[in-house]
Amino acid sequence: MPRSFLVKKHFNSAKKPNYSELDSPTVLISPYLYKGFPVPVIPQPEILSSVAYNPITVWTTSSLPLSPLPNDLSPISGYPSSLGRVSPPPLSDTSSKDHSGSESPISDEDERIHTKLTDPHAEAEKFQCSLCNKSYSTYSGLLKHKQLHCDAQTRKSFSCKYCEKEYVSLGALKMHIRTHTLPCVCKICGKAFSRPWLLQGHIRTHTGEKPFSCPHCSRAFADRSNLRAHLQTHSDVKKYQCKNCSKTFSRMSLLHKHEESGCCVAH
DNA sequence: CTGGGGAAGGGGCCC
DNA sequence: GGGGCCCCTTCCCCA
Repeated sequence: MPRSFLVKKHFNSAKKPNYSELDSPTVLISPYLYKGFPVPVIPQPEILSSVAYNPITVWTTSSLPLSPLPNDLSPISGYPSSLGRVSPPPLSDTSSKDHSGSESPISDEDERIHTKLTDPHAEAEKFQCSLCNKSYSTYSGLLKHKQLHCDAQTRKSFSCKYCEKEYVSLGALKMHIRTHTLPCVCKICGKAFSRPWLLQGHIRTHTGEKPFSCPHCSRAFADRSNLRAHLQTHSDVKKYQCKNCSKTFSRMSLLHKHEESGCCVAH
């Protein structure tokens, strides 16, 4: 994921963009949350189990999926779900939900069309798109067509007024706009964040709270992802592998560094 | 130079 | 629809 869009830090107010016209209210976290506690008790993740970082599959840059990595394609067997995330539903379920919100991508009209047509000539292709009249022999074929073409062309597009990004849902756009408005402000240092939980993570840098402990050494981390990266250092076979020299790395960035240093071009 | 830690970002999913 | 949480990724810094 490119970081070109990452929100700049605005410690210097002179450099801070003028978001005063924005309508999102600023959220100020009470200082009681900083020192008064109770700091929310974050249950120790199941990562503490010995299977948490058992490396099995190794990614190379050529085999890496585009981000984000789906849970079911996790390079480490049993790894993500062991970190407390519920396993995702089967792909057949997500395909119809992820791209069209909670509504079914097939309208009532489509449902009628889906019923078996009486015309014997239409027997072979009985699923017809209500938008372009293109016919498909299978329901999944029609579904795929609608998601990739017709629906994408006809559904509303929500554009960000601060940048050129577009979203298919208003909710996604609103979430994105927060990255411009930065409504969550740290009362200690004044740094602003797009979401409350980002601020909470930032507050840990002030409090020193590190709820994520490594089961194999004494280290603890404030961020779960950093613990996950750390766990790789305990593994003999790292998660990311150079496709040329087979050397493995604990982080993709290290693999990229390695490749950019000339290993891959030398062969 | 390399590897690792710290911090922070966005999008997606679930409730 | 919004909040909370998760995962992945990236950048910076340091040993």
